[in-house]
Amino acid sequence: MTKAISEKKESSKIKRPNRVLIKEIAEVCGVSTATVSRVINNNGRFSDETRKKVLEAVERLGYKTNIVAKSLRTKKTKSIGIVVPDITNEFFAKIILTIQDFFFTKGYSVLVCNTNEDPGKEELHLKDLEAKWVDGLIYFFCMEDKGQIDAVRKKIPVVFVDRNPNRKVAVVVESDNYTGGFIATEELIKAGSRRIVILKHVLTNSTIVGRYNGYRDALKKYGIEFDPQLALDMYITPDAAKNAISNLIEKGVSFDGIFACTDGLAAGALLALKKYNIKVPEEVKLVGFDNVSISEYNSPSITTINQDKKQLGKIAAQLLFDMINGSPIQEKDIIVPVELVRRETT
Amino acid sequence: MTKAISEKKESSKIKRPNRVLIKEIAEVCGVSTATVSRVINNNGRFSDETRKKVLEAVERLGYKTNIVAKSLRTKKTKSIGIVVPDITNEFFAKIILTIQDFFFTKGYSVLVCNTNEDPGKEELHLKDLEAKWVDGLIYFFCMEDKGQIDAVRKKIPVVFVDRNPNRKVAVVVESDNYTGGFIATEELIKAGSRRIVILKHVLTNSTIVGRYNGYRDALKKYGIEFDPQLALDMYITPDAAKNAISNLIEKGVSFDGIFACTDGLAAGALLALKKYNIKVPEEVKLVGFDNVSISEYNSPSITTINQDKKQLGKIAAQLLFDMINGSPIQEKDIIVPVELVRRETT
DNA sequence: CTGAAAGCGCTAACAC
DNA sequence: GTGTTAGCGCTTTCAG
Repeated sequence: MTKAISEKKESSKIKRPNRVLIKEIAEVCGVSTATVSRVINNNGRFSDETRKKVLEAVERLGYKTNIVAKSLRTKKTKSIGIVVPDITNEFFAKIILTIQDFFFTKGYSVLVCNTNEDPGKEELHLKDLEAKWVDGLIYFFCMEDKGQIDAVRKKIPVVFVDRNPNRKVAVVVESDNYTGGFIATEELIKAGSRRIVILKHVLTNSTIVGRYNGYRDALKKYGIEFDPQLALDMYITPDAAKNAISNLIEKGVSFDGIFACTDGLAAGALLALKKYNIKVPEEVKLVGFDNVSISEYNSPSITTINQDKKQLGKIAAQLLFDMINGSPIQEKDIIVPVELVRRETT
Repeated sequence: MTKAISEKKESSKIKRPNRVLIKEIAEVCGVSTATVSRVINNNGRFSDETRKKVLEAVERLGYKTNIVAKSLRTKKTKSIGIVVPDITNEFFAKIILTIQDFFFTKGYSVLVCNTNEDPGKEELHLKDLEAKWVDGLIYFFCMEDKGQIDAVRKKIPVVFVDRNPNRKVAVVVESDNYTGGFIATEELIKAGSRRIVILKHVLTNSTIVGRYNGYRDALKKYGIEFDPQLALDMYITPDAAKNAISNLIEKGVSFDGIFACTDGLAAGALLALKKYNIKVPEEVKLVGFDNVSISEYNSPSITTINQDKKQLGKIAAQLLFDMINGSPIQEKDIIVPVELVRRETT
């Protein structure tokens, strides 16, 4: 009777199973737990015979090391955190994928934290990752720095990706946004544009500032005066871009080129242009930024600035890995080159 | 001298800081560690006075619970795993985002594992997540089931999302793929198509099978004979779809409608149609699936079947959360409705 | 209401 | 080469 009841209980609720412990396999092999630990971690000395014996038992009993216990002891969790504004943005997703793959091959797992550009969430995620003892942090910086960054950096190795927190001492990997903005604008100018709109994020992070400065300098180089009317700030959704461009048209502001700081923005702009039957690239030329699929598979396909997502991710991952494994931390600012991808809008 | 050297060492390498421990705040407050633990977890009895005292010290000294130690004791890690084929696919990313947000509010973190549809990787990730003691698992099932699924399910609560592993006993949340395939095809038929191509994934998971069956049944309903020539299998990249459609055109196979099992595939098909100057929707009509941005911001914008990403994620998260917190596990198959989003390609 | 003490599962000195 | 032992930092009986 009693047995039946307890069985029922068991089956109605998942229980952490009684996993096999290091102690048990030690008993089976007639050695100490220390020895077992040594062969499992291939750390220290042991005879070939014991190695075989232990490994066999591990296999046979299906032993799996309890990483939580191990972490408590070693102070390493074999996991890293990624703090990112928007995981559904293909640009971020691609970088995360590369980082994930890299660390997977090294035996690490990845905690992904989406901030949605919300400083409050960002800070909470940071705290949480710290409490969870991640070994390192990939940080798509977003909020204003009020000192929390240093607080984290002192405890955990961190690599900033994409966005530069503009601190003297930090390891950062970013695209050459300035050059990107410059060549995007230059492409428009060379294609004949003179009145060039720039569509940019209201949030002024380092990437936007870089692209904007490139735009300004390219105008200057070709002796084109900057018109503040043509600098449009918005949240980076295609719809926002569509509205902004529609507005401009309605107001009768003339323009013959658009530099969108994001491919999504470019796609939105295209929609507005189409709505007003403005021919692209004949009447208005357009260049985006990022080179994500929306620019490639659109119609017309959108000329854009390629960011090397793989490279960004790979470098950041390698850097963080090295830091985790004791390579001395020193300020570093890796700039990854960008390139123009010419398509049908210029 | 010695001091200077040791200082140098410290600064050149990040060290896990001596965080403040429960023991220290116990000493400061003149109570035992047990009591501190009780007030921190608001668990058990303690006087109002001690509560204030402890909380104040926690705040002042900046105490943070060491989750690793806590996990070892409680056997809960407050983290869940997500196993997913491709994080850069907007459809998956949106679902993950919702799940992440949900669990964030509950104090959980999320381990994201990308399998790239590779069964080997998938299995390794599964093992890793088990070793890391995740409290639960969201599983976009991909590999062939050879029994590993049950192995995991016995140890960890798991919710299957999007793809149905077709097991009797499982908790799964999926879109109504059959109806989606049906209404997509019906939309094409009602718009005048008779020779309807279907573009689908070579991998025959439950979502593809459902959509395909819907397609077949819609044809049947309207008395249209199925032509195997028009059923095209491929990997789900836009380029593959472009090639497949181009091929069909080159071979002179006639068709006047395309049901693409994915918006990405639809975008690729559009490219091929454009290349051969085939007018959409006049000569060929097109319907996609998923309703991700590539269909919305394309030109022409693509008619598609909306999958309710938010709902899928929300239901899955809630279900898993309930399971983690002891609600009895019982087979369940939640079908989330889909709907037609009519745009410019039909 | 509070304290003492055991112990989660593992690793790493330190002995031998 | 191997065993003994002392924790990692926390929660949770069990006493009082």
